[in-house]
Amino acid sequence: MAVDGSLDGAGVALADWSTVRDLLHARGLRWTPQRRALLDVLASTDGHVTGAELVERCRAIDPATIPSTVYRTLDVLEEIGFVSHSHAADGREQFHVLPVVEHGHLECRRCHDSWEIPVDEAAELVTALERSRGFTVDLSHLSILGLCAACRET
Amino acid sequence: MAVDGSLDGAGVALADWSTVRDLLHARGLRWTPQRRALLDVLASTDGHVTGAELVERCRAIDPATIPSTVYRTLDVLEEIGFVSHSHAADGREQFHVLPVVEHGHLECRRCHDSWEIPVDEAAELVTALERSRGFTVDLSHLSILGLCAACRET
DNA sequence: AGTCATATTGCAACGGGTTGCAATTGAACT
DNA sequence: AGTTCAATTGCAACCCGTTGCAATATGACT
Repeated sequence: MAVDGSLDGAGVALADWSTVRDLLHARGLRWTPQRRALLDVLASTDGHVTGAELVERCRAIDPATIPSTVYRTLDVLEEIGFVSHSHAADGREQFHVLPVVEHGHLECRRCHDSWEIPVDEAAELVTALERSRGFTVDLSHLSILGLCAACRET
Repeated sequence: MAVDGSLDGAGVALADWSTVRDLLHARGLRWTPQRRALLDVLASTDGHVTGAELVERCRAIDPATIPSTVYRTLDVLEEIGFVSHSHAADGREQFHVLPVVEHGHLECRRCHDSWEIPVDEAAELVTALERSRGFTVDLSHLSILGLCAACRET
């Protein structure tokens, strides 16, 4: 659900932002220098980034970067399926770039380390909620807090 | 008020805040008017409340209420197990009063309605993560975003 | 009742993120 | 190349929550 057909093979697409540009145009949205800066930053990102980090990295490209512009662009990019976000245990936003294998997040309350939950590991929960309630889980937004094995032992 | 009549399960301990007071004292912590005000508010709360709502309700009792005091008290109450918190889809904190049956949360991305996930419905996921990674899930902090049956149809 | 250590409060500044609105600008059309 | 209109930006104010620190007040002990 996160990644629709038009984004197939998008490892390429991301590096080459003209794909994003076309997607935006197709929706009557615009291609601006600010958006390009953010996409450059995203293209050189892997794993998870907080919103604040993205703002800072954009500022490295253009010191005049305005936070609200970055966050609004992130919203747009999420709508067209280019990034997804979840919330870390402290409530801060975490973004990451698609396409990537869809996954949820696991975070330790004590050591703050985090891990990814692959689709198959969450499958039971997802299908159970689907079946019992007709609820479709957004796995990439899922963030589970708890205690990791290492911290539990100490 | 905090201490009136009908005590059913969850009500008992909370309605009588002397229990909380004792728990605090047992840890060398103190009983203050500000904490009492918050406990009065919590005692008359059921279901979920945001931090901001709690601040506002405390202000109704004492207009001089300071947000940081409320949030710090909430931290303490969470440590002693009297409240738990999770994050709504927008990242805002949601508190709720214990004891209550432990549960996770389900929230619809579209209509923002939300539901509780009882322990047994999450059991498979919890035990799977426990077994495969030794990770202990904090169910009450869990908040799952997705699309509810009603919204999916439209 | 008075003393004292320290938990707690008030305050002010900050951090992350959002919103409303006027000014700017992308891009479609001519 | 110029016109036009809506999408986007910049800005400033705001919201929720956190943090550091000096001042205050709890409650244990005398």
